Amino acid sequence: MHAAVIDWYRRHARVLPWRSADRTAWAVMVSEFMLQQTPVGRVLPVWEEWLRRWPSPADLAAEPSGEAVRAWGRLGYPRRALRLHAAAAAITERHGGRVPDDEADLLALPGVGAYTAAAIAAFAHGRRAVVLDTNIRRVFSRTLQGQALPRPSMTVAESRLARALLPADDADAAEWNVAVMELGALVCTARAPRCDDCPLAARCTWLAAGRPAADHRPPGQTWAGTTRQLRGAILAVVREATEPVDVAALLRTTTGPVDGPTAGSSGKPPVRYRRALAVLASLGHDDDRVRAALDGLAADGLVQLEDTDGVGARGRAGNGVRTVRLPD
DNA sequence: TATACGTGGAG
DNA sequence: TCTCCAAGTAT
Repeated sequence: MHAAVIDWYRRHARVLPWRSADRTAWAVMVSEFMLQQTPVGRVLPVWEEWLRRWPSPADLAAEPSGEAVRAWGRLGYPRRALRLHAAAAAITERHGGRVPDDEADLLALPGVGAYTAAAIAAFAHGRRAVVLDTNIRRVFSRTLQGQALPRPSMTVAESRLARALLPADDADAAEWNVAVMELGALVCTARAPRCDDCPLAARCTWLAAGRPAADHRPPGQTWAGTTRQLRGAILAVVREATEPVDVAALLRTTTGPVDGPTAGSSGKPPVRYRRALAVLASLGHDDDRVRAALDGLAADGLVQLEDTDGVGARGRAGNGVRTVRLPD
């Protein structure tokens, strides 16, 4: 199994900048944060710009967290930007500016969970670590258990299995991890697996069984009308704005014509805000809901609310809060 | 353990 | 169109 997968990987692996020989541990760490729940294609340009601007953890830590949120752009889950910024600060303070190679140290960093800690140890430092992401879980689920998809939550058995399959040598283990992950990403995909091109086809339990359908259905995330959509729309406006956004004007967009908070001297909102403003207009008819979303964003540290005196508001949005902007 | 948390491309 | 889903983490 090892030989088949690693041989396939050496011939078919994508050329990705965070896999280049001259990459830094920081570059790998940034990629791991960005790749959480986000496709490679969308990460690429943001990652390039991020590393150009902040080549080391200390460079990022020296900036306001709001700059991280802005540079995160439209990657999604912007709290990751905040956590990466906080992790960079922790690395600068506690680890002399070097990305730790110890899994326990990595796990202690904001935004670093079991997967990311193992991935950084393995891919940035060549350490032997049990890397278990959705791709690897799916490959094991099919080839070894005959199941189309792994269970929604990780099981102890899975973790034990992955550890048992891990090559003893550090370098071999690191390559095995990335190879299985790549196989899951390119061939053993969730929707339409390309079993004809799979190096494990001859020994795949699931394929032998005739590719039975999954016995359970993933939760399925709703989107339209959710707080998440509202948060996204608000943040899209704030992220692009060069000035603090007036909250009253933001609320007006929920009932009136789309103008105000982002309107320039022309009186017309920039085209890139149109979509977000349309969302606000369609969803936000309840001002309390918009305020609640603002409070949530502020509680997460993604935005900063200010009152008339320009002092950061600790209370609820709406109690004298006038503007919203990215945090310092 | 179940939920919340963004975004946009693919089928 | 519309549903599914992508290198998860925190609570």
